[in-house]
Amino acid sequence: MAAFDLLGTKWNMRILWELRSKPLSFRGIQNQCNGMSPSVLNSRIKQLSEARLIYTSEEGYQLTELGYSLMQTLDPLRDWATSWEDALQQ
Amino acid sequence: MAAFDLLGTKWNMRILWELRSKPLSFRGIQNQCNGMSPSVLNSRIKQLSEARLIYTSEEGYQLTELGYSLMQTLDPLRDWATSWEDALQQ
DNA sequence: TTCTTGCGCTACTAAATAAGTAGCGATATA
DNA sequence: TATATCGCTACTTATTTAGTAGCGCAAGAA
Repeated sequence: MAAFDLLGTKWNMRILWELRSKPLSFRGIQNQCNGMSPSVLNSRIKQLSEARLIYTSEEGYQLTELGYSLMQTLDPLRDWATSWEDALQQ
Repeated sequence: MAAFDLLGTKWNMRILWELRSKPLSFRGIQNQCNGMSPSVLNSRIKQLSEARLIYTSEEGYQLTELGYSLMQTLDPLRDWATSWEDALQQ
């Protein structure tokens, strides 16, 4: 699956995740993502744009329909992550 | 989410994916994953073992219950990936 | 016993990717 | 005009991944 290349690249999944609720500016994404370097963010934006998962709007970077649909399929991951973290702590 | 660190690291998601259907040996994983280097695979195995997503058995490396549950939550991703690839080709 | 074969895995170097920092040009606001 | 913030580029350093060789071990064949 080519999706592994995309999602397995550092920051990509995280960026999409942060754009779930609202559009963010370039520096807005940086702040959410613990100050990731602008050079990397820049290349991720290009990558995710070419993959048609995000686009540039007046309000900032934003998920496309495809991007939203991906986030929906990844939605159960949030619950899984918390139960996984619980399991690890025992 | 700490899950992003794990899944956003190259090969991790792919390895789990390959172990979905059957256990695989060290070199079995390498073959499935397009000959990934043994040094990287070795560190991934440690990482995924500590995360309690895989374990070592007689038949080879294998998913734990946690690992299976993750693969189940990621299952809709397969369908999404195909429709995404379709969308990209237009 | 010796020889071969395949295994998990280590050790090492080279290449690619990410982090970190400074700052430019454009736009908006005071 | 001065100040501030923005998206983004350019660069160096650090970390991660690729690539290759081969060790020690176990099992099977001769």
